[in-house]
Amino acid sequence: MSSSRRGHRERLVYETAQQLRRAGVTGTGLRRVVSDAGAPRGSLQHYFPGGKDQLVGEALQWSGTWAAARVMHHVDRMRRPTPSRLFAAIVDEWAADLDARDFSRGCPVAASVIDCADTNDTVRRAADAALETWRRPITEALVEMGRPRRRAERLSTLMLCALEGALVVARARRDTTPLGLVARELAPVLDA
Amino acid sequence: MSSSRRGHRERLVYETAQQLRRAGVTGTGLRRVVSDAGAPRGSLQHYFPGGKDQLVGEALQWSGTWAAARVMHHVDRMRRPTPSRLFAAIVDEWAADLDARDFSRGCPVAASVIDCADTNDTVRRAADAALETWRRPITEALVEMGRPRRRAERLSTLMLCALEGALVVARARRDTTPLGLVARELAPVLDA
DNA sequence: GCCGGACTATGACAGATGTCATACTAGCGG
DNA sequence: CCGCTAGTATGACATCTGTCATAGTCCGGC
Repeated sequence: MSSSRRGHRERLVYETAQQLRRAGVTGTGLRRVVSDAGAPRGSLQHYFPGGKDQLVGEALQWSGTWAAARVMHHVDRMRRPTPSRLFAAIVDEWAADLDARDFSRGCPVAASVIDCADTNDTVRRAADAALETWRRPITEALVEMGRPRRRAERLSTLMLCALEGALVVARARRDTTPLGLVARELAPVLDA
Repeated sequence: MSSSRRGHRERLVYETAQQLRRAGVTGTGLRRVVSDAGAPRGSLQHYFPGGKDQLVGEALQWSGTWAAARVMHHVDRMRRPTPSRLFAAIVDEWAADLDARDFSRGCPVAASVIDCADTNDTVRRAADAALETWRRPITEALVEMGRPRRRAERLSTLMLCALEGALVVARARRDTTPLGLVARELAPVLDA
């Protein structure tokens, strides 16, 4: 039936994204993805004839649009939006996720870049695209807040850099304070 | 002879660190490490009875002390040291490395954290330790420049977060500008 | 009723992984 | 010369990987 069809396909994409967050690309086994997704193994071959690359690519794309949606959600929720508040909202959500999942999951995009930047250009491109998908709504929000477009581009990049790095350091330490730290320290730069 | 002994052992550690930078922990195969290091396969078993975990652990430790040495080198070279100049020096060196190696290699510590934070606590701890080894000389330099210790701790963490994140973004884009960007944008915060 | 397409099931494949057991070589001290 | 130890060599092990071939099931349309 078409409901389980869509169910299985997107379950696989979602579960792949989660595995990427846990163990990176190389550490993500398709058999485990299938079993954790509760999907039949045959669905892999059926929905993703492009193999693992296609699956990982779609997982990254999904992650990018999901992150973008979260950004827009935060923007909508803020009564008096400022760049630093937007950044704080994004960072806080990640910190809560790290806490809730005991630092087991990071950013799927970062994981893919680190694993594949030199070994798999298809995946690298997908990660790059996901990053841009994520960054765009941030840039737009900053423009909305009165920053010149050129400046907004720089600031959104700065935010993502600081966030990605803080995620790595936080997971290494098993301590979310680096996330709060970058949010706090970047505030004056973002709001200047 | 004892020269080749030391030679083989540290060659293996070094080569492992390089592979970590390329492909992460899971993507680093011991057979390839051995062959790229030009070392006999039997040496693995001989020098690293603890297996892959030990090898990766020592590679991370080596990377940490190497990075720390680079920091101290930069500090020594600066006539009128400021936090932002130190950060710029560190960042520039990474940017040059990315360029020279065509974005093929990132930070071994970040790679290990992302691959193993949830799957291998031994490696995660080694990565955490390496990060601290790296951060310490930065903190000390900042103290030397007149920052209160508490503040220096925060700033050194901020630097590493921004750097690690910029490395990921730069490798995704195959473009080093994010590195220069974080250096430039963080300057006022660092020097305040 | 039955044909055709979408989906699933399962097993096999070649290759790579980390680890271990075993045997070998060299060199040094007795 | 013998024995000991550090280092090397090599092959085998079980396990896991992604991929593919094949056959099966289900269901709507003719």
